[in-house]
Amino acid sequence: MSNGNSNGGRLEQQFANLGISNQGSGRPTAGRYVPPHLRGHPSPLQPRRGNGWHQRNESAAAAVDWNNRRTSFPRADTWGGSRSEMSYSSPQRSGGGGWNDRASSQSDRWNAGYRQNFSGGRGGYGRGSFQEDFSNNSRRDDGYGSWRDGTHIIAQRNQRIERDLFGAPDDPERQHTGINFEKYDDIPVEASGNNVPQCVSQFSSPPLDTHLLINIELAHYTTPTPVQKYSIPIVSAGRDLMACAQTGSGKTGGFLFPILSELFKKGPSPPPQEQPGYSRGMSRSRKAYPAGLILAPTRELASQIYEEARKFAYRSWVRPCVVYGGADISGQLRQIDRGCDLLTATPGRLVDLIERGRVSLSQTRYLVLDEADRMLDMGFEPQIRRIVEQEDMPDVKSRQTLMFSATFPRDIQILARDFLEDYVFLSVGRVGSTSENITQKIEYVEDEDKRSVLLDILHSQPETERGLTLIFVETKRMADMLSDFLINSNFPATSIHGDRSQRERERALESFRTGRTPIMVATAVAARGLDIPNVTHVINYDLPTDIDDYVHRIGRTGRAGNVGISTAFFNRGNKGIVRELIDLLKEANQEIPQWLETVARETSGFGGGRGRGGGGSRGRGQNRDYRKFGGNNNDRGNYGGGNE
DNA sequence: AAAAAAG
Repeated sequence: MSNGNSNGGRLEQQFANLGISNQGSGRPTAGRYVPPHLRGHPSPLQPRRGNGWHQRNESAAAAVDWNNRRTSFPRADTWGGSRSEMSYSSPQRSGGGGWNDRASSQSDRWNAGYRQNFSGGRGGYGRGSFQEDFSNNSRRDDGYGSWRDGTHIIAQRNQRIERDLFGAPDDPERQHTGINFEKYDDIPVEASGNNVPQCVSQFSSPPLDTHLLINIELAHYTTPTPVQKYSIPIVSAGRDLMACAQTGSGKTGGFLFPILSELFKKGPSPPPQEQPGYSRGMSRSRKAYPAGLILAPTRELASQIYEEARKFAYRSWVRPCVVYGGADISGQLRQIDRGCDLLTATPGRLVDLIERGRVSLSQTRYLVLDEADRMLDMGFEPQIRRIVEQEDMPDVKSRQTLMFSATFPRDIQILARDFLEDYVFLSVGRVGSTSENITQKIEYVEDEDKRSVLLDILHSQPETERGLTLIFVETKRMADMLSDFLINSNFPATSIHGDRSQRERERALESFRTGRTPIMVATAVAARGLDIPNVTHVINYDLPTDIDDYVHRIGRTGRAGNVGISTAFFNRGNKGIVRELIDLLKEANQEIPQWLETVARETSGFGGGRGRGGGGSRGRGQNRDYRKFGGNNNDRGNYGGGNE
């Protein structure tokens, strides 16, 4: 998520994952589903054989998860497993080149660069405590250090792990540093609250821990993004934070950097002496006491945050961990047993683990809600309340709570007060709207014309530009139908939605990311937070009913200062958001079609009371600190500290 | 009305 410099690392990780699966760790993997974060860890990189898709299909037949059982729409009857990936890829391959070029040459470059790097400079930072740490211990070198007698013991560097986490230094795919980066300085930032800490302008040792700086450098992050410039001192000062930042602006780093830095400096808190869970005998099942907890609304986003956390926790005592549903729980339990200091989770699976007595939140000093407005809306709020208020998590005064999102409706801000204490509100980017990096087009298309218009658009896209196109629809059923349609029209498409198995979801996402299927049809599951480099076009085949969803969706493109295009199909069925859509387009300096204004005039007056927040305070008041702008709310005293 | 998230 952060600057976009991270792209290379993730790509590399994916290539590692694509290798033959049963090598390296010695674990038998026969057809068993292994979630991405447990895959390919110690295994040395193997050059990819072929294009990889047939290996995948060998194991594709298995694993119908509960999502599939629940569905009233049995995909299995119409087409099985990953046929979508198969059906186009044969013709493409026979044509030579196709979608796989990039991937294979990429992995070669990576190998070359890697060797070069380590034969040359062996720049031993850190204290290299490999012996003390691991030699008396059967634990293998997993890249983590320890905390002993009040001292942070940094683990020795490890080439294999660095390659896995950060990729090769001269890999062009990761040299995003500086692309449109200076533009960040022009982005207005508004901070409000009591005694807002002064922002920082670079990554430097006070306030950040020196070891974190080393990892930041390894990841080739050079300058903090605006949200990071503020979140770092705010979190370091022990304050709570509600951060509203444009998508792709480095929010993940915004919370990972200061939290990891503080954890590096302060060390773990001693686990409670007496453990009730201990009564189960001498079994290996320990209870985990994460010092930090990050909650996210989708599994893929949780996985993505975890991958970032791994980079910045490298060689430190902090062991990141991730748990989410739809994946084998025993693997996650094993991972927790190996250490769980910074836990990223989706709510359901976390509750499950708490009920099993395997996770306790009693030592959790940092709580992050990513995509916080989503996490506090009707679907998630009860689960969040349960985790935060009804388990053993320290109360709001004894922990720090950080919330991040690109959108923060006023009523959600009010709800969020329950979880925050004297927080700083941060608003980054064009207030209340999307960035100008994205060119937004609205086209009037009746439902029955959508398919042919979509084909026109796809045909007109220059094939030489290997950009990715992400198409949003409203229903899972439509996602299936549309991706089938595209495949039958000879477009390399895949789809992602909640009724596909987790393995299918991950395969689809990877296939999209690597460009093998540069078209992906998605439901809301892919709308938020996912950082997919090189998405050049987002198409809202169906517009959402909530304007915030639209903001998040188009935010999948134009990330990290790059530009992107968004096209939306609008018809009378979407008039519910026409007013807010026009406001949004205005704020982002976009062209507004005449007919759209006409629809707005026709619509005004009737049915306008729809949506949260009721009468009109939404839209304009959106994404600003409601304590300052929310109207007759003076109960919090005077907030002035607006810095620019 | 739909999507997401536990099994």
